[in-house]
Amino acid sequence: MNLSIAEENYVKSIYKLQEGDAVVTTNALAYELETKPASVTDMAKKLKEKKLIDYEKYKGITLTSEGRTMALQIIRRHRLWECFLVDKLAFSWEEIHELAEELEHVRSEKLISRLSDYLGNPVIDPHGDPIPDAQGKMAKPRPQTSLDQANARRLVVTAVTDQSTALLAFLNAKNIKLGTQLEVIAHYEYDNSIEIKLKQHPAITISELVAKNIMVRPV
Amino acid sequence: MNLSIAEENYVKSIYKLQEGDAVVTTNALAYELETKPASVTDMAKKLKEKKLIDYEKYKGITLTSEGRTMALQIIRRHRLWECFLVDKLAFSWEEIHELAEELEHVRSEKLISRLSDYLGNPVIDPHGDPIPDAQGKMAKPRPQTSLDQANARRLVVTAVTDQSTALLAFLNAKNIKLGTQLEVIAHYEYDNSIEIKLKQHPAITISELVAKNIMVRPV
DNA sequence: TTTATTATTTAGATTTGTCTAAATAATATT
DNA sequence: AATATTATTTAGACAAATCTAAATAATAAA
Ligand SMILES: [Mn+2]
Ligand SMILES: [Mn+2]
Ligand SMILES: [Mn+2]
Ligand SMILES: [Mn+2]
Repeated sequence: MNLSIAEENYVKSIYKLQEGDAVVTTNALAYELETKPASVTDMAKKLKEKKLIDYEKYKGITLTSEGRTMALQIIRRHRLWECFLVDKLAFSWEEIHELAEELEHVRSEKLISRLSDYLGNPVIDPHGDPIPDAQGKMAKPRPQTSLDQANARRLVVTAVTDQSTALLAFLNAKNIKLGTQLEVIAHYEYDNSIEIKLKQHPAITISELVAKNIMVRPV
Repeated sequence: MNLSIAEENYVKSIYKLQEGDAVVTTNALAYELETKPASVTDMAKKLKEKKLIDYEKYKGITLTSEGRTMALQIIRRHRLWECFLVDKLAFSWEEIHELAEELEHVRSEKLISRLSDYLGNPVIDPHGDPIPDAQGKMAKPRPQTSLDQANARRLVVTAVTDQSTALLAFLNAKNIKLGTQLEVIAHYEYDNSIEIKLKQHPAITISELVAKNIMVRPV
C-alpha cells in the first residue's frame, strides 16, 4: 500500500505516542502534528479504512501490525538519513531532524538499503535512537534511565529524548553529546536541579527539564 | 517564494522545453508532465499569478527571470543527487532519474551546498548534463553534436539527451557510457542507421533514434 | 447525581491539483 | 473563403488535506 506524505507523518507520530501499547488520543496526536483535532478525526477514518490503525469513535487510536510495519520503515528512513547528514555532510545533531523529516518520504527500498550499507549499517542514530533494520527489527536499547532518575554516580550519555533545536543547542553549549561521561555531584531538592561534572570542565547545574530528557547508563 | 512540489515540477519542465527562448505550448507541457492540457492551463494561471511565467491565453508559456532562477535551483538539486546516487551509492545511470525526481524537492540551501562540497563540486551529472552552481551559472557545455550529425570519425560520448531507462539500459548493454570513445564506420542511408566500433568490441549498428540521443565531440 | 468542563466528532468550507466534457480559438485544408 | 482539424480554454466535478464553528460524548466537580 502506498501512503501519502501526510499519512506517513500520522503513522509515524502514532507510533511515537504509543510507546509500545498505549492508546493515542485525538488531542495528543493533533498537538504532536501541530494540527487540529478535527483534522485528526478525519485522517483517523482514512487510516482505519486502510487498516493501518484500530479506531473507534471516542476510543482512541492504536496501530495495527500493518501500521506498525509502515511506521518502522519510515523511522528507519528517517534515522538513516540523520546518520548520513551527520556522518557524511557534517551537520550537527540539532539541524538534522527537520531535513530527515522530508527525506524520510522518499520511498525506495533499494535507496535505503544502499544508504544503510554506505553508512556501515548503523544501529543507532545521532540522537541515540535505535534504527530498525529492513525487517523492522530494532536493537533493544541497553537499559538506560533519564538523568534525573539515575542513581549511579558515574554515567555516560546514551540518548536524548527531546530533539528540539533548543535542547540540542543547549547541550552543545555545555559540551554534552552522546558518549559523554559525567559525574553526578548533587541533587537539589528545591527545584530538582542536578549538579554534574564533565571531565576537563567545571561543574554545572542543569534543570530538571533538561535532566529528564538526557538518557544515561552507568559507565 | 515557496513552491509546492507540483509547481516545482512544472517550472522545471517549462525550463527544459524552452531550450533557451522558445515558447512552450500547453500540449507539449501536458505531454512532458504526463497530465492533461486542462490541468496545464489551470497551473499556468497560478504560475503567472506568482510571476514565475509569462503567459497569455493561447500564446504559450515562457519563464520569467525569477522562474528561470527557480528552475536552475531545482535542476541543481536534481543533478547533485544524481551524482550522489552514482558516485556514493553505486547506482547506475538508468536508475537515478526517478529517485532524483523526488530528492530534488527537499529544499535546503545548506543541504545542497554541503552535498555539493561532499561530492567535490561536480559540474556535470552522470548523464553528461551541466550542474548549475549556487548562483545558477552552468559551465557552458563544450561544443557537442548528436552522433547522427557528427562528421568527425573518431568521437567521444559526452552526454545522453534521453534519460529513459530503456535507452540507458540499451547503452549499458552495448558498453556505451560517458567518455566512451568510438569510431564511425559507416552511415546507411536507407534508415539512417550508423555503424560504430568501440575499442575491444566488434562493430555494431545503431538506429537513427539512438544516434540522435547520443551527444559526442571529436576526440 | 446533576452540572460544568474537557475531549471528540460532525457539518460545512476552503485550497490545491487534478480530471472530463463541452466550448471556443487558432491553424490547416480544400 | 469556407470548412475541417487541432489546440486551448472553460465549466463543473472530485479527492486529499486542512480549517472553523457547532454539536455531542466523556469525564470531572460540585
Ligand atoms: Mn515527515
Ligand atoms: Mn533522531
Ligand atoms: Mn520532481
Ligand atoms: Mn541527469
